[in-house]
Amino acid sequence: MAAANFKPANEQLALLRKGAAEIIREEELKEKLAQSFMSGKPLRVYLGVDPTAPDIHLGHTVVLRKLRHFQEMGHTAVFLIGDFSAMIGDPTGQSETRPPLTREQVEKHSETYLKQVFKILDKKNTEVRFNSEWLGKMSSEEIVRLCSHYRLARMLEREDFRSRLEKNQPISVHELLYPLLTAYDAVALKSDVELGATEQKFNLLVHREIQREYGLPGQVILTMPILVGLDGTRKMSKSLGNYVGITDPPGEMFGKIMSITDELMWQYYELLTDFPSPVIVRLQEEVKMGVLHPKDAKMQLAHTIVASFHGEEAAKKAGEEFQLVFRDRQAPTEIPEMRLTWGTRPLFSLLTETGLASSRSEAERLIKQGGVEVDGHVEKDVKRAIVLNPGDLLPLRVGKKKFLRVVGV
RNA sequence: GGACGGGUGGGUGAGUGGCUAAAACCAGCAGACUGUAAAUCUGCCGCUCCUUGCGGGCUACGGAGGUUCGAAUCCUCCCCCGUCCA
Repeated sequence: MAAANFKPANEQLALLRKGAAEIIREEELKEKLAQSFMSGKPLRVYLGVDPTAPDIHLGHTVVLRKLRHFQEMGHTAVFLIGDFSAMIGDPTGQSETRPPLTREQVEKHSETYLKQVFKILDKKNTEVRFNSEWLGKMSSEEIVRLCSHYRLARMLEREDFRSRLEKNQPISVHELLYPLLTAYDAVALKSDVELGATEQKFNLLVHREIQREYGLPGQVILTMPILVGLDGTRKMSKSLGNYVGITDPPGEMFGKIMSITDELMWQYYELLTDFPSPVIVRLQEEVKMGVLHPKDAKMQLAHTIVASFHGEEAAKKAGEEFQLVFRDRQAPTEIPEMRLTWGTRPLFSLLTETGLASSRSEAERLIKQGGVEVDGHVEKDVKRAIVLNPGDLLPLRVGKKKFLRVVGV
């Protein structure tokens, strides 16, 4: 169980506030912290996640890290997997109805989620729950009663519903149920605090209200900003391909972080590292004054993040490797290898066979545009015959970052 | 149940019989410049075949049929979405 040696409420609050977008309401949180400090009873803090995607990326970790902060202070972290609600689909931020997930998908995703969240949370002190535990057992009668606690007009206030209505896009009735059912989670868990991304604000507020309807003290809501993805504009998400997966290998993770814009780097510092805010501000000023090169600041960021998932050693190696490949324009020390039957083939089919190009047309395009290097030399002849003898090692490079060594067998 | 509007490439969205593999924009990819940053510039951006050419073939505009020398564009039926009325 959690340690009883809490820090004073004010100190806790200051740490918790870092990076937070909004706390509703801050006085209530302070009050709850103070009470728990007096009684030695930890707060129940929960984060509900729908296992809609098979992997966790940095975007998810923003809120997870906040949950860990609570955990580090001795509070009870509840990680709730929305295995039931995922099958309804959260309408938040959706411009159309989501295709519902199947039971199998949900179970598979839940499994990988659990494997991955403990890279951030402390497993021993985390209470893992599934909302099918109570939602799956609700009778129609209970559902009707739950629904009677909320008004349609209030439901339609939310931005995603309103804009869909305006644009004449469909809204299915079951989508209205989402915030209500997940509100029941908060009731079942008797939570003191719920965490979520800012886009979850509406849902979280419904949860708080419903808790009160069920005679519980309303939970405090702490929202975290949404992490902008690698493209610098849209939120980080797997489907947009602008994400850094937390299981990405160190080198890839490092490279992806280095590719973000300079402005975005400060947000990443704030939301993805434990650097205290004043330190981040100082770094920012140093860059502005020209004392610190933005690239070095970014290298440090990349290092810190990679180290938190893969360890100091791996992060250091990833950094060196990065310098080698992109500053010194050398081939990386470790190139993936692929075995290929020996023989003579035109260059374009070498690219499609190895998967470096997805189609012949693409292969031709890449070659003609000078994006293909064979054995260190740019090759622009599409049909250049490539001879591969058994035992040959042939280094290939496509674009700036794809390397492959073909081995003749 | 009725009346009306709509369904186009990864996205937005033009196109109402041939000049349309389908405008434009976004996203994406390659190259130049760099700090694999941003911005900018250049080119590409369905698949495939070869003699790599402003070349040939195939597939594509919700689905299935049809009219036509020729259809994303016209007709019929069906499916899906929305609006209004009940």
